[in-house]
Amino acid sequence: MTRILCVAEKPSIAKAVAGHLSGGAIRNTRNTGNKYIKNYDFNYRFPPPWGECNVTMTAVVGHTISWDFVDGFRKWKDCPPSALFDAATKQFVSPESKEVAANISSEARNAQILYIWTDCDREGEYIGTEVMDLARKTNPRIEVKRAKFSNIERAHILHAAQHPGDLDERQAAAVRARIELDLRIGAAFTRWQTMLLQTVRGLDGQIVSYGSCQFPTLGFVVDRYKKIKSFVSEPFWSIKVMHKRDDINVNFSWDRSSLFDRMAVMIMYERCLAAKVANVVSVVKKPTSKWKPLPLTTIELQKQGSRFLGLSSQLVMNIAEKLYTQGFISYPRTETDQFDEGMDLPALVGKQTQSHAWGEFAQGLLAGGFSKPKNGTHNDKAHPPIHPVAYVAPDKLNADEKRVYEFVVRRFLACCSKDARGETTTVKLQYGEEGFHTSGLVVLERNYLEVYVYDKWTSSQELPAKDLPPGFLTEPELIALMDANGIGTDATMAEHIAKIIERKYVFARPKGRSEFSPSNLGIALVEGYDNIGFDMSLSKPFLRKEMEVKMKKICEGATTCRDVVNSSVEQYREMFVKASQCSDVLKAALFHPTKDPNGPVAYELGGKAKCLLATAR
DNA sequence: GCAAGGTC
Repeated sequence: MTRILCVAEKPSIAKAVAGHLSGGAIRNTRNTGNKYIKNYDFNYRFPPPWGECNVTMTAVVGHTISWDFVDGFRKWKDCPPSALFDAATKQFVSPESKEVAANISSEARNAQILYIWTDCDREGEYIGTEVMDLARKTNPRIEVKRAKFSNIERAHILHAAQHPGDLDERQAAAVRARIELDLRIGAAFTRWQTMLLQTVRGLDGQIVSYGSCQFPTLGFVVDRYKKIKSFVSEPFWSIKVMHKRDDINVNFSWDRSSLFDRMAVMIMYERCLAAKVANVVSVVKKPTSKWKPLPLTTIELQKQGSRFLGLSSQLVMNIAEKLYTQGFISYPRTETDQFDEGMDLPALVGKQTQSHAWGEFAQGLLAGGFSKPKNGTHNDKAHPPIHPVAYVAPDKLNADEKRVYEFVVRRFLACCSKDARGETTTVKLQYGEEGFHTSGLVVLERNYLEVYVYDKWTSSQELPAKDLPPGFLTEPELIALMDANGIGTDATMAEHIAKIIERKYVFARPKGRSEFSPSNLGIALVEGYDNIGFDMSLSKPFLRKEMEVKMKKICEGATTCRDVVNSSVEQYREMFVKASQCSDVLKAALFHPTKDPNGPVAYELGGKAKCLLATAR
């Protein structure tokens, strides 16, 4: 009987696929040297010419192979940093992955066919080549096939098993180019910067790293700082009308909002007062609704975790990962904001009915309140939106875990309920020659708001329309900027943010939701490189975008890994040479007699609106 | 002592 070795990217996929292919008849489950990985033995009938096969299904745990420079370039004093652009590199099984690699090599020894079941994305294609190389160490002639699948639904998995494809060498080559370039450029600039700035007061021994993701992330924070700093406040004037009835103060906003000319506003104000009475011109009532949220993606979880739970995106992800491995929530790394048609959502709602906090709401959904979740526009075809898969009693979780789990559950229940409904009333006033307006909201049906306690729905407070400085960059804003500019992946964005805090480039302002302000060091690095005058600054997202474009070209066959690496190395080598020639610029940006490089930068915030108050009768 | 990516 033909022996086939199947390998997935992670243990959870191996388990699910083995379950489907074996039809529940797994002959043997064997432990491996890695505590997360099991080998599942069973029989399965593959298409001809293989037929009935003796199958072993196993997994790796992401990447198994590490990259580094060869001896003579690895230590910082071995060579000048510029030598890293051409230094030979080596690939090896990382010490943490020894057991994983050994399992693949030994299981491949007696197999005729290696069937790769890694995720169907670029990174998965590359990980597939890692697995192939490991298998060929013990079995050079093993035939390699690849399963094409985008979810782990039973029929879909069986179809993938019946239609073997091939590894996409181009996608793997694109990833290989990215790995090599990130290593060479990151290591060269990091060593150079660190050694250059080591002499600057207050930076002894501190690493000053450069990376294609961490630098643009820093750039976003510094960008906001500059917008705040360059903001010039100018006093402006407005008229506010207030009417008190039944002990409720109603504020009316001026139709002109505000003007910079104090004298003109004074005259208009006097005219209002002269008119003595303000007349109601119109009262318009309009039904309105507040939409329930979309199904939860990783990026949304990180943004809202920071906004509502006061937890850093990295902590939220670590907790979500733990809740996932314990089987409480679904896979937390997903771009998908659409639930699959086939999913039994009421069954998942049913698991939450035993909760003291939201059980009653869940019961209400099952008793007629259920409404199909809205579909977003993203689908990674690999994972469903994040949702609870089991009920967990609160005493099984610590305080932070409880909050993240609660958020995932409440978000899910909100998705399965109805939009909130209400009615707005807009009142227009004529006061002399000036017009004023206000609007109020009456919530008629709270629906999803009952369970999604993070959303508030009140009449929107009208703010002065202009002349307010921007605030600090918040973590949700930073994540949104990274997402929009392709900096990092949903799984790594939180790490890049944590990295620039660790490097003391930025500070997280601890109170409430996290906001970021740059340090003097962070500003100096961005300004220093900006002043050197590159075509594309290292602190901007364009270089990373360019890398993405080149990777796509490799995938299309328009260029090769080697050509991309060579041309990009030349591009960065030129920037490196220029930076070395201008090292004084970088040092000057950092060296300031009164500024602590690791200290926070001082902000000066702009002025406030001034109001004249008139009272309506 | 360095990057970014995968996953636990």
